[in-house]
Amino acid sequence: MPRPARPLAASKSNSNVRMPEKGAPVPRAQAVYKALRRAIIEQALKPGVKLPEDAIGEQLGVSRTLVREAFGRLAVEGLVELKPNRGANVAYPTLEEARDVFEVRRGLERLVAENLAGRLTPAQSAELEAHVRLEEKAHEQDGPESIRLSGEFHIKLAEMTGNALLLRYVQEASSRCSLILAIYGRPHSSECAVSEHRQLIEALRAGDAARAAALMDHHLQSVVTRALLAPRGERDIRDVLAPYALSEGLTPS
Amino acid sequence: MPRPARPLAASKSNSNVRMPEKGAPVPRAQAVYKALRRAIIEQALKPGVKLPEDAIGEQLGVSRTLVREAFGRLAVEGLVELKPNRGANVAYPTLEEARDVFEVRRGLERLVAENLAGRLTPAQSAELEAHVRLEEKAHEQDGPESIRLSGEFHIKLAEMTGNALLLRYVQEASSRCSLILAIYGRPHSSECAVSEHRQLIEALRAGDAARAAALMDHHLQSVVTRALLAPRGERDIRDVLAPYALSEGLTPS
DNA sequence: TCTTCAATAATCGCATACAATACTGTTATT
DNA sequence: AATAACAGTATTGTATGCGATTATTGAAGA
Repeated sequence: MPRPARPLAASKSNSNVRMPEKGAPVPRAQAVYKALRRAIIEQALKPGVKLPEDAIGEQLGVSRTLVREAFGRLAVEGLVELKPNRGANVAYPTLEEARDVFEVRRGLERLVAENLAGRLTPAQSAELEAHVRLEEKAHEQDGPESIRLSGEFHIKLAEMTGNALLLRYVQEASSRCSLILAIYGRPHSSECAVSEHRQLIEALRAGDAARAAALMDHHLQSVVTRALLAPRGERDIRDVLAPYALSEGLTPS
Repeated sequence: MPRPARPLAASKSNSNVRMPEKGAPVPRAQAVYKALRRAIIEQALKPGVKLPEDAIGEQLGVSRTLVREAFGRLAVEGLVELKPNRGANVAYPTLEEARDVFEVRRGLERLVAENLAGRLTPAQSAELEAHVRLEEKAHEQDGPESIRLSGEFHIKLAEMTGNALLLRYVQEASSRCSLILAIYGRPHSSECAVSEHRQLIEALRAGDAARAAALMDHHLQSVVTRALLAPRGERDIRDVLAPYALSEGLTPS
């Protein structure tokens, strides 16, 4: 008995922090949090980069207090690493953590697929197809647009489930994937094959939950193998320098 | 007149913050966060309860700064609701949010089951069975122990996957389930049927991933129907009093 | 008696100030 | 020359203070 897909209550931007009613001033802590979040996801702040409180506060025009608050939240989401008395860095997931993220993401998105199968409204269906057409167009020019659109497709699907928590988790996993691909990804691999998106939509519309889930599973699996690469760099100065030390006959403790 | 401090969180001394081993200076912000988290999960702080920064800081022996920081993080995890200029409350999930949480949890734990199928070491297998025996024993006396143990079984499984993110999400979902059951749950339903746990272990050991996943799915499904109930109480004074008002012929706006 | 509204009290949002800790460059010791 | 000890500086951890916002109370008007 297919319920109709539930519309999601107005986009609360993220999390349970309610936006103030219209006209009310937005808490600046929230603004700082969002700014940093975007900067990290868009890789303006690269993985591993040091995040000094006062420098960032100054740049954003707020005090350290708010920056710290933002750090705390970002740490919960895994975008920032907090080390006691040593400040914050943009997270630098290990290859192992990367695999964990992808595995969880697969599980979550399979849930999305199952949830959506047979419940897409015509409007939603149309929206997805329009999106895929955009992807196709962007794919030809092979810019960074292509990558962004690929990601948005998955977010769109999660939104359509009407399950706010599921959406949050998918977004979170997706954010972390951005970090991961920035570290371990091939330079210009388009993450998603557009044709796979098309097939998926088809299965969803046909109401074939099992097939949709399998397609999603396979799709994300292939993203990993297409995009993931052997590690390019190391996070810790020690690890970076170890080979140099050895080649010069030095002995790191 | 200062509001009387209510029995808030346990004193910091019994919060299992890393103890002064090796002179590790654990930020007290972390301690506050954990204390509040536990207090909420253990329902010392009930859903919907107001969380004034001052009172809590005083009770915990820290300033409002640290309390605010903790609130921010708890809000990301969905345990606290933050309303701009109006402070924080313990989250009070709606019935719809509750369903969302359970759905996501099912998806996550299915992943756990699939991941673990055929991979349990003998030691892990034994540990799980020992745990189930504990559950059985507790079940006879039907205390609150029973509920705690049921939850821990699921956490243990998630731990065994070795996937840190998966563990975190399962824990988070689990925390929120505590809130949900505090609101909508039957008074003394033992959440999990012990026999279902046994079957699950069996399937995992046999390496039957599909069966394990299906069992987990079914298991959690039945938890919902066993434990979930129509709403018992309302969070807002207005809603609590509405029926009284009506019965007295008063007309709340 | 029921509303409207102003005064007051309580609480939050944020910056700043001070204390504690870690980093860096220099000097002393072997 | 290498290591150890130290001091100065930079950065983080936490408390406190002040203006802003919201809740509450009480009184005046209808």
